[in-house]
Amino acid sequence: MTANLNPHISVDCVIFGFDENELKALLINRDPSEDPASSGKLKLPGDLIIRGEVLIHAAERILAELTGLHDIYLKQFGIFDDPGRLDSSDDLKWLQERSGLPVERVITVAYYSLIKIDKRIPTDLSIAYNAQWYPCSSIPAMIFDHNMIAESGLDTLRREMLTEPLCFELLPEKFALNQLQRLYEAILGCSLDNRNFRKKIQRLPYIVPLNERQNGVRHKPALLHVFDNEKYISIKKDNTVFII
Amino acid sequence: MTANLNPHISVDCVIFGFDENELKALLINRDPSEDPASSGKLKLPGDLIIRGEVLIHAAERILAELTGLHDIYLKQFGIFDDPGRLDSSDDLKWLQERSGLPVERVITVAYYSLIKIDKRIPTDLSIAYNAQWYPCSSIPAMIFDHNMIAESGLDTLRREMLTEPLCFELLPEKFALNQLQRLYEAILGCSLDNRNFRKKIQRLPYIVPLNERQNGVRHKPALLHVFDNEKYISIKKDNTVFII
DNA sequence: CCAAAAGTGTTTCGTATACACCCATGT
DNA sequence: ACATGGGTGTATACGAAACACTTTTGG
Repeated sequence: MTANLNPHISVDCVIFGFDENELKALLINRDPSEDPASSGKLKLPGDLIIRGEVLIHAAERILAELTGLHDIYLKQFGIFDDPGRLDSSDDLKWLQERSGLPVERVITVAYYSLIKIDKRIPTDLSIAYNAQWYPCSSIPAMIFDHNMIAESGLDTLRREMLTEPLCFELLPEKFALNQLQRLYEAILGCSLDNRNFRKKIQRLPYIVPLNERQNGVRHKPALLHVFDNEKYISIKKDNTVFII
Repeated sequence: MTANLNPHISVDCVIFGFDENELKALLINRDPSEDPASSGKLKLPGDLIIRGEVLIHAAERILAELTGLHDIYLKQFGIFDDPGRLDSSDDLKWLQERSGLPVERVITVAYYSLIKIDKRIPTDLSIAYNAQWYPCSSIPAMIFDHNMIAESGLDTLRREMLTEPLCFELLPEKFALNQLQRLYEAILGCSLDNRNFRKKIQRLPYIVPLNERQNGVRHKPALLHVFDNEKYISIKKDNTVFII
């Protein structure tokens, strides 16, 4: 917990989830006594890496501690290395205490993470960390340069969504086509023609319809689909790009 | 030159140039007395960062020292952080000497760089650093994990070429359309239909024909074109992706 | 029977693809 | 005059976009 940390490098995670037709990010509040929106204590989940720890493992560790989830999509998207990025914050002190070492300069490696929000995060963990989902359209102020990191992560996600099948990481295993469409609309910030969208998707051989429908909805239940990753990979080889 | 370095973080550059219809990378040989191909002393241009130095400045510094060039396209594409990446190499000793500090673990941040090979690198610099261009299709063995870094840089370039106007960073300011085509063919490793390629390019408003032709060639001289970056940026806003 | 979302086809337009010959220059 | 790469046009096929109504369920 102390001298085992590498005080030069940290990892921060921008954790995205799709909920109620909105893209949200999971932020934590280090000071539960204060109002999260105004306290300035909100931050991205993150930590110094452990000596000898590979960055991706640090990111997985942070995710697992916070959410209890493993096997989550993680993608490194940037490094934030402004030498002054930790200045003018008493959170610097916290880092010093945590590492037990003088903290001169910390560069942070940023990952974005996509989670299926239906795998509910255990409530006790959310409470322990004061974790909460905030709509990406209105992320409150955070400490350090974390707002910049979150923005950059969102930009990257928007861009990479267009060429990689990331959307399925954000949806339940079995999803309705209209759910997929609303996800695209939420992330890209535009609206899409329903008929054309469905035609395009249904042509893709790696999106396979099940013999199963939604239930418990008070309208015509949608046919469920799954994403077949093996099929996707085998097709991708020749025509490198995922287009939806 | 010594205690001023940060012994935890380095920057390595994969420098690409397009020459004689081939994509090449600029490698350096730290031991001029040996045959570069077999000595195992080849490496990517790189260095530890200076204390307090921003990563991109370190990359710019490395490029300027090696090539004498400024204002070069640089893009960070990855971090190489395997704790064992420097093991089993006597180059580790060199790093220790250079920094004057015990080197425990160095993570390296990798940039790729695109240079117009017609801006010839001053010969004295190439000699001082033993720098040499090697075709990307047959890059010799290098120290550390530098082969992996170079491969990864090439992959990234191939991918990003498809959605960003990077090609013009590799061509002379004024270029012929067929040069552009050969560049694409070299990087993508495929051949393109000449007529269709020209049609597609000529539709793009940010590729502007000049009233000027090649000279000194012993065939019909090609009309020269330039890439208008301002125009590109203004158009890009709405339809986010560069497609060729 | 009403509310709510699922699901469905056709036409039009533009871009992608395939393909073979003449042109301008230097030597 | 010839060798070398530059430059051009058309026909076909395919995917993108625009557009409005019917269907199925739960309450």
